[in-house]
Amino acid sequence: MPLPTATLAALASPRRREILRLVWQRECSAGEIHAAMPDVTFGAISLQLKSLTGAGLVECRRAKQFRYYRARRDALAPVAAALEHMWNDALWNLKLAAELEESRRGPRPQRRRRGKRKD
Amino acid sequence: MPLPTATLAALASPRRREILRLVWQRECSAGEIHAAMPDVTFGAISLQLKSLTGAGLVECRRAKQFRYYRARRDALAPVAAALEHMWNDALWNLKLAAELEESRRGPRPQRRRRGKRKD
DNA sequence: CGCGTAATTTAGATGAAACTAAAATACAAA
DNA sequence: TTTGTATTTTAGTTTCATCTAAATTACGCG
Repeated sequence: MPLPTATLAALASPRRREILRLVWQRECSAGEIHAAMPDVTFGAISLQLKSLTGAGLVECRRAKQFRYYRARRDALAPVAAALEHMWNDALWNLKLAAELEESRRGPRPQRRRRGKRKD
Repeated sequence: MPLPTATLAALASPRRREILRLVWQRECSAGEIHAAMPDVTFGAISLQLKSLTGAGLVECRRAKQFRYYRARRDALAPVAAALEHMWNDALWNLKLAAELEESRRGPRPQRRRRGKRKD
């Protein structure tokens, strides 16, 4: 499972993480979210909510004239899984490297390209 | 353990992830990395390597006239752990609040205020 | 030293992201 | 229907990231 670009890009913004924090435990209307961030306009919040929704990190429920947003926590699972897979792979490689160093006498298989690359 | 903005931003770029993948298992010189990505110039690769190094995701070793880069795989552990903890950690709010406050006081606090909003 | 290779850095162009103000849309109630 | 509230969307601006091309630094070797 590759790292999902859209999710990472959405998470890379502190502003969007702040919104995600607000709707993490319980749903909030767009107005409530904006009320918690008075330093930007309502329109800016709406655009960020659109971005977060597009990335699949939040979902929206309509009731009356309100729109209630809440985090889709399960959307973080692929990212966490991919990162952990890389991390586990790192541990595996470190152990393998130690084992190889202990008994290094055979030719190394992956070290082909050494000489000229372009002409 | 806040979500590190720099690391997420570095990971959010497919180009940088491709570089990271190349230097994940074994170190590569900057020239080798560029040879694997012929669609951009050497300078662009060097800038991305600088970005990755600044985010702590790769490290550099100098030998002769070469610079060998390799992934700092342990740098992914904090991100994976932070994402993992977001599921059930009720204290995430406090952590993110501290992170945002620091970010607002940091070297790049916020945009220049141009227009005035309604009062 | 001077030359060639490896890589970084600079300056400038381009496009995307994020914001604002204002207009547009959606819906409830009078 | 009209009015008011809630929210989105549009148009324009600013900021930021990324790229190219060229200049520059660093280093090894004759």
